[in-house]
Amino acid sequence: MPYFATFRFGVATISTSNTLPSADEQAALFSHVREAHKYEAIEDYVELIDDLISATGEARLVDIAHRMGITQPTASKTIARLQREGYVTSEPYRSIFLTDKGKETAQLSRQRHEIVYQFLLALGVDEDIARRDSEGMEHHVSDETLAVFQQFTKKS
Amino acid sequence: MPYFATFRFGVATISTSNTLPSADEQAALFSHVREAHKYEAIEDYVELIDDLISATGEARLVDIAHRMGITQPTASKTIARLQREGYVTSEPYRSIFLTDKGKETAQLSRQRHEIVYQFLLALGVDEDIARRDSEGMEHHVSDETLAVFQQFTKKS
DNA sequence: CCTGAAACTTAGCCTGTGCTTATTTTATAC
DNA sequence: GTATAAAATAAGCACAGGCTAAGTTTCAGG
Repeated sequence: MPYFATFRFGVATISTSNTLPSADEQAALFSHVREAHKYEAIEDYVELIDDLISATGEARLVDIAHRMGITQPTASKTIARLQREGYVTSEPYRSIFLTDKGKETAQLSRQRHEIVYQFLLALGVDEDIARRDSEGMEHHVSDETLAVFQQFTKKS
Repeated sequence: MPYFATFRFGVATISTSNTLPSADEQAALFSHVREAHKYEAIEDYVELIDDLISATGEARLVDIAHRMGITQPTASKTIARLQREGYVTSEPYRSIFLTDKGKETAQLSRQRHEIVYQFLLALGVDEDIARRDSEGMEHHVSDETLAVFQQFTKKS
């Protein structure tokens, strides 16, 4: 994003670096994105589990795996982590349930997702594209930007 | 995102699931996001390396690590991968250079980044927030949506 | 009610990306 | 020109999240 140029005249170096953020600021940016990454899987899983329970009455591993496009063992491992971290409960060989924490996360996540999706539609993006982009974007939109999105959607 | 309700009347199950995507469609969505994830690190690194070379004349590991907010060994490992995959070159204990492929990726990445950032500003998002959100969002905005963003920015 | 298929788990592998600690190389300052 | 500081590398650990192959449990149909 930054634009600048550097010229060397003998010993002197004159730099027109106008927008290069300070190292610490930039580091904070990247750290923030990495932090957000940690919650992506959690949010995607609980949102899906919530949908499955609403739609079919239960969240089975086989359906989670299929809808996530991964194998059952992989899904199983992540579900185990979600359980460790208090988002879901499940007995061996039984289907999966959301804890209160899980339900809350699912609801917040769905709201964000929906706001981003509706915003893209309001902007004029195709349904299919909006569905795809919102899936990736939702995790990186701050509350502030989300509010702006919502405002825009309402006005259009 | 989907909203629906399920009612059971004796044997029959009547579902109002109106927006639950098919399992395969949904799997494709998630696979797509996972695919995008693979390139995030690459894009962030080459964009940063390009900036550092422009700003300071060279891209040193210590500066990359510092600006990414990670330790040198971690940066070193990722740089090794970028080298393996043909984005950068470097001799042991020397600074890092972009290959043509790396330069191209950096340029495209910077363009996307800039478009998303300017779009958020045009929408009325604060500079700081726009800087933060665009860092995470840029990797998940399709070309189609990017075009819509650009159009919007131009018109405002 | 029992057998075969479906669902789930376990074990073990790989890669990416983070860390610390220790070593080696390069650069700098005197 | 050499000692010391800075930079880079190496080795080793952890965890997330992908996979396959193999074993166990549950479920459903005849």
